[in-house]
Amino acid sequence: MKKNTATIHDISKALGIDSSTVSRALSNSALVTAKTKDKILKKAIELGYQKNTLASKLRTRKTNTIGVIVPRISRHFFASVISGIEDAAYDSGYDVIICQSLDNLEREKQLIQTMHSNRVDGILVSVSMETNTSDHFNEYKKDGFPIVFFDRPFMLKENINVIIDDYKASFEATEHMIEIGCKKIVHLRGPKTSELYNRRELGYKNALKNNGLDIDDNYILESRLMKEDGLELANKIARLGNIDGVFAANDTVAISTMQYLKEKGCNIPRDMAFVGFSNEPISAVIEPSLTTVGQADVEMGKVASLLLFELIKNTTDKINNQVTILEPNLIIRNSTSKFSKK
Amino acid sequence: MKKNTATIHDISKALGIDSSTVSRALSNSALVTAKTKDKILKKAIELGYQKNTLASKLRTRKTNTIGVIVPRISRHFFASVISGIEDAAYDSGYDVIICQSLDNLEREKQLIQTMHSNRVDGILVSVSMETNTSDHFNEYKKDGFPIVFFDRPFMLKENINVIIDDYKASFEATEHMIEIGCKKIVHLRGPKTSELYNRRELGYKNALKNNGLDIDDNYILESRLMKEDGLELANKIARLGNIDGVFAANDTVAISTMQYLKEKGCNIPRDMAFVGFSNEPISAVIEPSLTTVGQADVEMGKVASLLLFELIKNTTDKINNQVTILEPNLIIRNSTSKFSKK
DNA sequence: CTTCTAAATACAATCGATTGTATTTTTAAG
DNA sequence: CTTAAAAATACAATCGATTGTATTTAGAAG
Repeated sequence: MKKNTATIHDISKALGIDSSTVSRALSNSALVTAKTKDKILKKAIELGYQKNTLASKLRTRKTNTIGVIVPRISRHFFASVISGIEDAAYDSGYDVIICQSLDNLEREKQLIQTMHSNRVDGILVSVSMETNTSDHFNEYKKDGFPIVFFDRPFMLKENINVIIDDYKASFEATEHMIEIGCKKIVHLRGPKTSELYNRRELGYKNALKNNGLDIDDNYILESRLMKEDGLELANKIARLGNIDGVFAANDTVAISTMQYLKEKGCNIPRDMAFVGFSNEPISAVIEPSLTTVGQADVEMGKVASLLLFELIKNTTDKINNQVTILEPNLIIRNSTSKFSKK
Repeated sequence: MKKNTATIHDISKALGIDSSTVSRALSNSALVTAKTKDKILKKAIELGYQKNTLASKLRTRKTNTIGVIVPRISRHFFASVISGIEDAAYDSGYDVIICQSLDNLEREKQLIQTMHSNRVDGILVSVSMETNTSDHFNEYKKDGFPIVFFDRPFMLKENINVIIDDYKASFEATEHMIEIGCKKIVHLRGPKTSELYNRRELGYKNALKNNGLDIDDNYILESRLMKEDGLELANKIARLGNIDGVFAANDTVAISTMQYLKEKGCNIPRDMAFVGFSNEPISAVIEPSLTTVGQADVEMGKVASLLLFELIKNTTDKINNQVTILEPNLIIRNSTSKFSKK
């Protein structure tokens, strides 16, 4: 049933005009008379001609397409970054291919290989949580394949990164909790393999130190920051006793943990203040609404894209090893309204 | 800086073996000796060979890629459908290209054209809210380009659709509200251009009729079902007076409207019961948690994919005009716990 | 050591668009 | 009306992999 779409050769034959002229006419080249252009365009429409982009890409060695790999497209932060990327790409005439690694290293490898094999002009990556080596990227990078990393800082010394200032964000979030009167603040961090969470922890620790509070490693709880981790974390927090604040490295685990603590009879924010990270939409709607860190998402997508486009255009790699740091902003909501209501 | 990736011809030259043999060796054809295969494979690795998929696709006229167009990838329902699609595609050896129309018709047109131009083997579409004509699909369908529609019923008589039983879902949701004692139920519906919302409205109306309640067209409020519509809808509902139940055609607007009504001092569910549609994750977490309709999301992705694969394999269009209807399930939460708590 | 068959490899065309160069046509100048 | 220059079009190679067919090589049989 599938008919073959018309090609420039069909138009060429139908009109007795060489296919090279047809090609030039369709790309509106100045080398073709307006009159012949007209004939060709009419026939193209008549035959339902649709350019075979594959052939074009093969010949020109340019796909005008960039690839994006994120852990999960459904996460609001990534969806927003993607909006920023799509906007920038649209303005520059690039197509965008979106894929999710589901935080799985094997899948990430597979995706890069597929994208490279499809000869995208470059890729934007927020690495998976399991990614702790850059071998699978270097393989392509050494041939000059343009890659820009965003969100999750990755091998800062060797790559181009666009990130937010996680340290500063954590510092300010923690300091905010201290200001409203928290004395014993637990930090829920992510896997040690991720530099990101190391930075967030450092911000937390330094804020404590700067404000004369003790750092207790028992107050730092590690998990994969998934919804499912909430119960265990809530139990651990309850067992610690006297905790009056929780600073989580993402909203998902903050909300989940908060729910379980509420079920245990803990009143938030009166007994315990809560701060998350990422500004998931759900954070604004839950009870109490969650104080969290906004991550300049759309902007991050735009900035990362522009860097990638530069990299694609450039034949040298002079813009390598560049880290662009965007400003986070603390969004204060009811989960830290503890004393301000007094 | 960008080096060209090695091709089969580079391997061919390096070994003095014809490129056709190299090609066959790399695809592990039985026509090549194990010994030569070995030499070729070694050299391929040495040169960092990566198949140029574009060339392969062009030659074979097969891309092993399907396209997916959804309104928004960040919507939980679509993200789940996509999971189902990716699983099915992985099992069948297809790659998946995901795009979002942002509920914009022009963008939708653009995306189909780009995908077709890239010669994907077929596409899965949940049409945008603005889409009320099928012209831009028919253009491709008449050439036998495989398209399967899902989620939003679209020209059922002419196309292949995978949908849930919206009528039944609405009917059951409304009946559930009547059972718990609601007498004056408002329905928040989406644009008239979408058949989907017509069906949901019909389910609502018939449930009222079947239970001896009056149908009042003033109780049916139309909007784009966005978060931003919540305020106006809440005002309208307040003005109507005596409303004791709201059945919304999606969760987003249900939640937003509910928030505004709460701010006006309305106690939910005591004064007014609420039911949404789609089972967005946020619905489980808000206060009160929202009763809603689960839409067999992952399953829908799988079923739609399998149909598309069939369509791609088939040379006839005997499976055309087929509607697959999946079962919805009502998820009862606190927003309708009105009288059950008595 | 031939001769025939089967297995392995080489040749060459192809997918559809692009582009440098050659050829033809048009236009303008003499 | 001729001729040179400029403009328009045609020719042909190319991008990289695939595949039908032709050719060569190897192995077996006589």
